[in-house]
Amino acid sequence: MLDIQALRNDLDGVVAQLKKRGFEFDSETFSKVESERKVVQTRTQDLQAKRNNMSKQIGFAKAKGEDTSGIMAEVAGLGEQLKADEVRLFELQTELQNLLLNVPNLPSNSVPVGKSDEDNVEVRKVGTPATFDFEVKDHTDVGTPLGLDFDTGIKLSGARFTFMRGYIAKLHRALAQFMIDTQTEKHGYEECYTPYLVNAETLIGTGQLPKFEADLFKIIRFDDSQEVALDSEGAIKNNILKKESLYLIPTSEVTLTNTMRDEIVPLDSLPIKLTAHTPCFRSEAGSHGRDTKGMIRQHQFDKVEMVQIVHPSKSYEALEEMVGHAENILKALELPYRVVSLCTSDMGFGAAKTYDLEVWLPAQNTYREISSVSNCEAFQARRLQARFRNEAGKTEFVHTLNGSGLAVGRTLVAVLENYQQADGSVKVPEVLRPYMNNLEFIKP
RNA sequence: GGAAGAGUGGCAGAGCGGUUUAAUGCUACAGUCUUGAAAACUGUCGUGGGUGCGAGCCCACCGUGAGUUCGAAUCUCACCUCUUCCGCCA
Repeated sequence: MLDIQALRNDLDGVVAQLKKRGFEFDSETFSKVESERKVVQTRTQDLQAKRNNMSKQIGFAKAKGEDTSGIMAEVAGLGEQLKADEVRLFELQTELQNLLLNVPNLPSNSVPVGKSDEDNVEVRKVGTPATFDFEVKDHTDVGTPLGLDFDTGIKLSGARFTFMRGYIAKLHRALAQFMIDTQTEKHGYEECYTPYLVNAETLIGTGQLPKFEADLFKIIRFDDSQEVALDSEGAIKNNILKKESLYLIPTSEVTLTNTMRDEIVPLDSLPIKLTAHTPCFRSEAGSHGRDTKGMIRQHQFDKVEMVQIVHPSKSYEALEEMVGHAENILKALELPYRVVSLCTSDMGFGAAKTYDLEVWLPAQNTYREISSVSNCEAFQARRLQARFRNEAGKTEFVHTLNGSGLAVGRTLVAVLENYQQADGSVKVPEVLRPYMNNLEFIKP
């Protein structure tokens, strides 16, 4: 959420910043609602003060046994106007809130301005793609004989679900283990185990709701003391939905960052560094037709996530550090990659600045996203009311950062493609062998 | 899933329709005293918002949301969470 003070003080500047990322802010509606809010709020509070005062006088008078009918009549006259103002004020504040919840973060000044992913800027390229003296296969062709079982995934759940068997399943687990061990032991993150189902408030806190509900899987809960009833069109009747619905997390950024919700932490507890290995669930509405083959784009995938909660003056330092933490995984696995600074219109909703890590996929002859590391500055902290007590003892919003370290499924894809052998086997990367009974090759 | 009880400031805990500006204690911070520390004493000590150049003034918040009332921490209803017991289960 943007700082409403920034909108009040420098509306044009904010609008211009948002335009860079292709977002048209409705400043006309904002100004209209905001100016009415100001009038109504002031008037409401004046009336409340008057009422409080008179009610107190009634109390005094009654205690002394005096007649209160005169003043009671006077305060009764306030009632209707006050009620109307209170209702209107609530409406206006809700409207402003909804308006703000749907506005993305302001891009940092260091972010390249652009219109699409073609305007992203490559920062550095690390490692040299290997040359193969045989025809390279993509990960589906390499993986299928080794236990990557797309057919069973489709049978059980449908498109974009994968089943893994044998050494492929083990390699997948080894990757996740190696990643989380590295993040905890080498980079100082605290390992966490988190819920996979969360309530709406949690998702509002990190910015997935209210705008991106279509990208999420939602669990609807019924009050089982009532029969499930359908209306004439077969839809479930609203009145029997009593319990709060839950959502599957699209990333553990959600649960890790929300640990800070409604917290005020002491200065010396920063930075807070958390990591978790969880499945992630994405409905990916609108992605039909893209990456349909293989396991690049799945409804369910595993990810090791890094989250940092930092002092505002340290967040850009932390961003570079976290990119390094993600890079270290790729370096250890000896996978060629490049670092890209996303342009203004390619960044996610809550990000002020984002670096993507793209891994080399020889079959596609290109680099593909495998990690995304973002500084959200105070955007999430404002929604979360996540604060610390600063040097002067005042509360101040923290800055939040998150990044994948890494996406496990896509890393498996990269290993299968980059480590494939002419005979159809896959060489196990050195660092994973301790997790794989020192196995050197996965063979059909 | 069933039954009973409980949610008040950093913590403990009183208040159960109107002299409540939410008592009191503890912790914390500042000061006095002291060679220094402790003790004692004095003071400060929730969050968010509105308004004003500002000192300030004002509003809201006692788990959450509705309601009753001139007035709600206090009464009513719904929900959430926690505790204890029973049942079931990994």
